[in-house]
Amino acid sequence: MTKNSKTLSSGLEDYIETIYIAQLKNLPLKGADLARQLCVSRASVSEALAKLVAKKLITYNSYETISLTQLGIEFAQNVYNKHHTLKMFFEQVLFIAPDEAGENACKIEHIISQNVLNRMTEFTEFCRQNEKFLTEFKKEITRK
Amino acid sequence: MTKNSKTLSSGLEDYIETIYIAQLKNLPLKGADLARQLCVSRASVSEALAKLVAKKLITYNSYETISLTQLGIEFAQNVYNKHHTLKMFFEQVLFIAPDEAGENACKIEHIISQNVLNRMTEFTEFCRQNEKFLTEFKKEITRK
DNA sequence: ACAAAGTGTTAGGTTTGCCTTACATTAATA
DNA sequence: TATTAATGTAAGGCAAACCTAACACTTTGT
Repeated sequence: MTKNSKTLSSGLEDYIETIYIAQLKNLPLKGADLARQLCVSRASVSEALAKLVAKKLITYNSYETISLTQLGIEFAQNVYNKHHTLKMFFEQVLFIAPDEAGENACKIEHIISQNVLNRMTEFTEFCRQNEKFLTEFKKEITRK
Repeated sequence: MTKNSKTLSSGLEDYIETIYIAQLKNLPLKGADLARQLCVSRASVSEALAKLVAKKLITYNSYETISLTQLGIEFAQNVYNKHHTLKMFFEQVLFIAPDEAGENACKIEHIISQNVLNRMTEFTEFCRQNEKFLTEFKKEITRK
């Protein structure tokens, strides 16, 4: 049974997303950095990177900076967009504090359907064009 | 290291939620029914029920109907409320079809924070009191 | 009441993702 | 440059959740 190459486990999505963000910021990223950021052991990182190499999502040789392949970038952008959509929705529509919005986004990004996500994007945008509604909602919740 | 008795794995939450729903409907539920509903083997159900008994969330003897303890009911209501909040939000605010709303709720209910959930409830309620906004949003999305 | 159907458990496996320990390799710095 | 620090990997384990196969027990239907 060959692996479905179209999907990644939540864990691998986290790895690839972290690598992507580092790459966006032009920060060289090594395995040990990943271990620190994701709070896992260097050994676990080593295993995970091997899987990502096998799936041709990253290129990596020991002691070098990890980098994403074109395919890896596509996967990463997909996850990153989900994260961003959720975070913006939580912050701008539901008025959740950035930290908590981010924490929820981190978990939900791996499981929510694309269709719901698209609708969230539309909703956030619609609210932006109709500011008064959210202003009223904010008044409502802060009054409590 | 003793287990944290305040939280359950996603899987066990699914078991207990299913048991709760059957109990609400007054439908007697056996292990084999659970296996069918959750699409797992009877053996897996047997293991899971043993864990729930150990945690004092259900009472159960072979070949009898499974039932929730008071503690189990509290856990189940908590999950069930989350599910309901999410499903209503997806359906009524984002206009997601019931099936898809339910599928997303099933997954997200296990990981979303209570605070975000509360805000969703407030938002859904607020929208209900301001129907025009959602009517406009619906127009917007169906126009595409 | 007894065979057939349904239900439950046990034993033994698999997979995934993590761990620690120990060791090897590379990089940094005194 | 010679240590020391940092990094990476391999081996061996563990725990959670699932599985199948085999067997035991209970319920149902004729």
